Amino acid sequence: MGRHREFDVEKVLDSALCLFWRKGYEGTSYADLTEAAGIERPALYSAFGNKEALFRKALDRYSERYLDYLPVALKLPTSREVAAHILYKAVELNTRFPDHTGCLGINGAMAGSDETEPVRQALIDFRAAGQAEIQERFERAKAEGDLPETASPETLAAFILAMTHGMAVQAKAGFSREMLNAIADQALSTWPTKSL
Amino acid sequence: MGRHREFDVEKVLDSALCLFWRKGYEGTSYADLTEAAGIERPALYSAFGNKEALFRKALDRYSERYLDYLPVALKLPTSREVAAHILYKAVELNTRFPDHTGCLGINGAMAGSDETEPVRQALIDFRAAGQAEIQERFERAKAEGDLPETASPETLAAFILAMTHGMAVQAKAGFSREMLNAIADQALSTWPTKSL
DNA sequence: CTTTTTTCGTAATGATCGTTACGGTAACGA
DNA sequence: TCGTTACCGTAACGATCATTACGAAAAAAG
Repeated sequence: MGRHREFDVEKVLDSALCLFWRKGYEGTSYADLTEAAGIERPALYSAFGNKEALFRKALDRYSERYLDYLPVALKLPTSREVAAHILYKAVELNTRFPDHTGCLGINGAMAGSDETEPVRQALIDFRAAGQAEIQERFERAKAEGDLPETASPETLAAFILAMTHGMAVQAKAGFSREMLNAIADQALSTWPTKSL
Repeated sequence: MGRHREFDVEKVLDSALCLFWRKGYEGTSYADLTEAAGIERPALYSAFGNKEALFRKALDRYSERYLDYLPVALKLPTSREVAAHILYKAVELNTRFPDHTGCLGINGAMAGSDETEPVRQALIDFRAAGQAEIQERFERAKAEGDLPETASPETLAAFILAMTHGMAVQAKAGFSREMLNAIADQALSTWPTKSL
């Protein structure tokens, strides 16, 4: 019962996501958020809670809507295909939107005041979870003989994500998709193969 | 003539550098700066100008004091040694100080409010200048026959810096020096060589 | 229609942001 | 010693920060 919401919650969350993506957590103000969403401050609070809760919901949405290539990658048959899919899809995502390039997981909060520490830690955990999934996939690849015995799944997973992070930094700096793809090519050229 | 300064300008600049390194430009307040430096606000303004000018001076100092391994690397005889020196020294720097890990060029301002845009752009230019130096060195290597004709100096330079940026992100997330060195190993594992 | 419940916008909260008058103080030149 | 010059800390500036009372408005329930 009671009055209905007059705005689309998902649309508002999308507008917040775009802002956090472009300006980061600390750099995005409620003035920005309300202007982009077209609603007033209290409506944001009642719908999402405070700023940190809103950011976490935006991060969830980011994961679902834009990082859906990760579960797809993990199902590919070889570790090399997994790595390639992640790298090239990351490049595509980092350069898809000219007004918010790079990656929310990086832009969101690399460094900030002490009050933003929980958000920074949330992004660290978020990235670590992704890395763990990739590492497990590479452990399976090793067990299946797809990766040599000398390969370290942990190192390879960290290497792949280091590449995506580095390219996210460069995408935010304005690097072209072509250049980033060439960088991804170079990264993949180091991929270990099972010696016959 | 007139009264002398009662504080050491370089020490104060160092304390500011450490703060910017850890909290970034936007995340560092004058309350932080004055507390760390042990001087009052107007003293900071009279000695360095406003916050942006102070950050730029801190960035200069960072370059001189901590990025001195770059000119050293560029003088090494082979492109592979250049790349290896940059990667391993970057890892060392990113993990040298437990209370401000990572890289000022990354932590300083990945994303932020519109007012911080000049600082963000300054860091982009700063990183681009370093990449250009490395690219020139690799072009020389190609001319000398140290790199194959198929190699792209631009791509290789961008790749090396993407690696350092990605590892800086991971260092800020708490990665160990050993893990980062293993990642650097992987990056170097297929450095292009002149086919004989 | 009346009551209840929820959302709405207005407008304010205290805190903190970067920046700066201003008066007191110390060291130089004359 | 006196006047000039520059630095010092105190204390404030207006602006913006995230957050929230509060009352009007609207829709469901009775």
